[in-house]
Amino acid sequence: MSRALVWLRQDLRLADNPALWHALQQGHEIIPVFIHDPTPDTAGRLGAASQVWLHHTLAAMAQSLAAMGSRLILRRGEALTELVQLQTQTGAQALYWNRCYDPVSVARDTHIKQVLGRQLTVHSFNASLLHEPVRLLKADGAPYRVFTAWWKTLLQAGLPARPLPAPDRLPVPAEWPPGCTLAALGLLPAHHWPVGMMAHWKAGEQAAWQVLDRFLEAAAGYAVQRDFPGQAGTSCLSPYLHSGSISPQQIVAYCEDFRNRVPQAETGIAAFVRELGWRDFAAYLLWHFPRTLEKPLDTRFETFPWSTPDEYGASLQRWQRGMTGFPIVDAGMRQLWQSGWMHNRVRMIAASLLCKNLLIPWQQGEHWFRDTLVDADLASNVLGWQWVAGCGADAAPYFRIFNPVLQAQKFDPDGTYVRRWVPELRERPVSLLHQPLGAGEVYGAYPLPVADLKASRQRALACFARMKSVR
DNA sequence: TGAAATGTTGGGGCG
DNA sequence: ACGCCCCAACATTTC
Repeated sequence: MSRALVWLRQDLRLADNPALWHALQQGHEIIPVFIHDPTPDTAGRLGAASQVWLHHTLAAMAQSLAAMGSRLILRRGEALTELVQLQTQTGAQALYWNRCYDPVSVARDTHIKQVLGRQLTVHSFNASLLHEPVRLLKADGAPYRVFTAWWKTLLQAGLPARPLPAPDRLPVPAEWPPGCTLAALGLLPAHHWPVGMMAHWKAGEQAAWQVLDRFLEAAAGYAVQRDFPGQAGTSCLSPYLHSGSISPQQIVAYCEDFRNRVPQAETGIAAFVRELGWRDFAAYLLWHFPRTLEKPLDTRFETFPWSTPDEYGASLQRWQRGMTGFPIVDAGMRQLWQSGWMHNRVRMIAASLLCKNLLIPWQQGEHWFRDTLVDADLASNVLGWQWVAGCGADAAPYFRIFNPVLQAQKFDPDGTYVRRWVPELRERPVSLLHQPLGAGEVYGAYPLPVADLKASRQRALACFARMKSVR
């Protein structure tokens, strides 16, 4: 009987896994493999929180495979080297994987396909996007830069076919190749914050479906509720999507079934599916414009007068630690540090403060989020930050500057969210809760504001206006 | 997926 | 009764 390596990456699920499914259809014995490349400093490097998430997702995946009498072979090293070894050790004739779309993975996979293609047949599939980036182009052949136009075209092309079911059996090889333990992958850091972070989460394919079910119960109110960080109005599916514990195809199909049963959820579901669209759009843009990983899509921004590390050093640290003196921002930054996640509305407010009021380069915020977000998706993160900074696709206009006090009053009117994450301010009256402290006001060690909103806003507007007038 | 500045309108207090 | 002013409430423009 022939043998196939199924190289799992960001598709850690049994159901709707085309690589696994097609390997099975060919009648191969299946050897599921995960390879962790610990090489530091690659451009698409996983953040610390995402590594912890990956650790727990792998544990769940290994358990699911074990329950079917199979195994998950774990290896630590450079992907090509490990795959070559595995091929020798197993005599596999075929290699299956689901595609990744970030520039670093694309380069790696292209190379691997070239080299390994001489020894075995390589099959790859789309398992993480509603549509592959290469297909959707404007009439003139250029990639879209505006979400709505792109989304319209995607919807016309049609949403993907029904997802694949989970296999009901997995033929195993007579002998397994060697692998290492999960702990030996080294995904958990030495210090213990992940314990606190993971108290907020349960990883894995099964958990993903529980989260989706919970979300759908309240989906009818999604379009409105999602803007209020004090309420559990968002799906919280992003980390599961990132590890591939669930696929967007599965979510869309499941939502469609739900909408047919519960017609009043129509609006909420449509808004939610559109958000899934943004995730796809982010991958699309990064695929077509790989340089935007570190550089602004709008090239005018290459000369933008961001402040220098010498100037912003202390402010950046205060922002990271949730000590800016703007309660809604600090609540968000602390939620991020403690739980590995931040409500999307608050992400925008916190990001706006960094890029606009503090004039700190968006890359600094992007790096911090990438390192601390349990759902850190390279493409989505870069798109979001460039959107806020005003230099990305379909970007917020440069003059759109969030006022963290007004935003908080509007979206956290009763102060639930701020009080949850900024305990120093719990006793402060709601009427003042979202205001920065005035001189002489003392609430524990809560700091005075890191910037003057009015003056910093004026400064940002002047910088952006000047940039716009050049060229 | 803003906010602030500026403009307009209309009701009510008051001489 | 009338005009004037004030200003909230809303609309429009500008950054």
